[in-house]
Amino acid sequence: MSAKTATKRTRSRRGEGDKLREEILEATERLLIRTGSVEAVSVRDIAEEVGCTPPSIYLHFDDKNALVFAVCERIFEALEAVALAATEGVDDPVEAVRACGRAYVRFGLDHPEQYRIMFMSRAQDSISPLLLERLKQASGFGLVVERAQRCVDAGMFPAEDAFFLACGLWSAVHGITSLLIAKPWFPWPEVERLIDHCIDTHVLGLATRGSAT
Amino acid sequence: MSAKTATKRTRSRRGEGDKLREEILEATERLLIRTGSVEAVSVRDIAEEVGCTPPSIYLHFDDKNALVFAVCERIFEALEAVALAATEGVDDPVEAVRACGRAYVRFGLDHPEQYRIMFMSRAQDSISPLLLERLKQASGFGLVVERAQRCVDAGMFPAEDAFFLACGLWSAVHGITSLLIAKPWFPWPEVERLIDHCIDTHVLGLATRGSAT
DNA sequence: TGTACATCAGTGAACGCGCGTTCACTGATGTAC
DNA sequence: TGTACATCAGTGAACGCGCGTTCACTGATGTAC
Repeated sequence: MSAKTATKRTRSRRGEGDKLREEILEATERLLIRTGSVEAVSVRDIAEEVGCTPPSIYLHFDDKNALVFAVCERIFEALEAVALAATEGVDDPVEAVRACGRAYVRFGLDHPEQYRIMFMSRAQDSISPLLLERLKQASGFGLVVERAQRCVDAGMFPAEDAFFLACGLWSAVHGITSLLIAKPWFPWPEVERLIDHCIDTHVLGLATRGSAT
Repeated sequence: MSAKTATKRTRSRRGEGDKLREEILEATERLLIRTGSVEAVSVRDIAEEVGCTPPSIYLHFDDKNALVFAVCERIFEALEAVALAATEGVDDPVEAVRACGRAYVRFGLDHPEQYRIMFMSRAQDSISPLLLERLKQASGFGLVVERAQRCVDAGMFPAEDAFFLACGLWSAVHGITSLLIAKPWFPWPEVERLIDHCIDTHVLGLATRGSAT
């Protein structure tokens, strides 16, 4: 990373010091998208993108790790919102699971570098241990468990533990998302069809073993 | 990376200069496993692990990228061998696909850091463009396509393009492999059962749409 | 209304460090005569 | 059988660079009197 943006920002008025914090977060997210890895984005790059100097960043964040963590928190919230919105108004529980899966893959492909940082990198290196806690609570994952439970209750999925089934669903959508992100040069067949195929095949495999069939 | 191995190796006899090349490859693979990322392994680390000096590495490899590429080539060959061995003597074509899938996941979990480098990192950064060519040819992937074709021919998978089906199968096994590698701290349910669940659910989804059913 | 001053929002220059890589070299060893 | 020498298999020291971070500072701005 190194570009000649070089536009100096004007200093915040007194009492508005948090403005810079927000600008740093936005700039960092932009650079993470542009480069695709935490290692490739330096504190100097971020400062240049914002239009301030490197030490200014330390006025708002303890260190680089804390900054990256803060950015990841926002991404996580965005994914949760998208997954929730996708199932809104979908009554059929199996259809809701499929819609949720498609929204997940779409989010990943729309934000490939955030997805990479969140789900494809070894978290203990790039993201602070706090994020591990955040993911363990897995409020977003809780949504998937709930949707799976509804299918089990309706007899449309096998009568297994909903958390177990949710892990399998996560694996299915993560598989295609991460492969498409990691290997964009691979001669993939038509991508939209492949995504649907992966989701539908897994869901069909579950539905075939549903207690009501 | 920095350890105190510090055992100096004895210089090769005349005409045996290639010995060091082999030792460098082995040491690099060991360090990649130990650290889990190309960035975390420096040329100095490799030299120390081997017991030689950094410049010696440049006698055998053009640069660090060429060295990492050479290591990856070996890993790729090992995976192909494992996948081939797993299906040996398995007559039922669907069973062969499942066995191949289990072998793939097992290989990934047994060699998590090689798997990460090969299938989870953005190849254009860490591995030379030559590897991209290697993967495009995808001699290992050809095996999967062939196995899928056999299932289609037997009417046990839907009558779709075998390459398309193979991509879906790859996605299914990659999903669970990469999640288990990237998120070891997640409260996974019993791992072996989950792996089988992911493979079996996808295969069942395909078999349900087989032309012979 | 005027001014001294504390505070806020930053800056400029430098720190030590590890990185990939290069360059001039050395010393053992096999070979030609 | 003895020795000069080319070659092979390396080494030691240094290069320039970018990194995260720190430290002493500055200058505008709101506030108290």
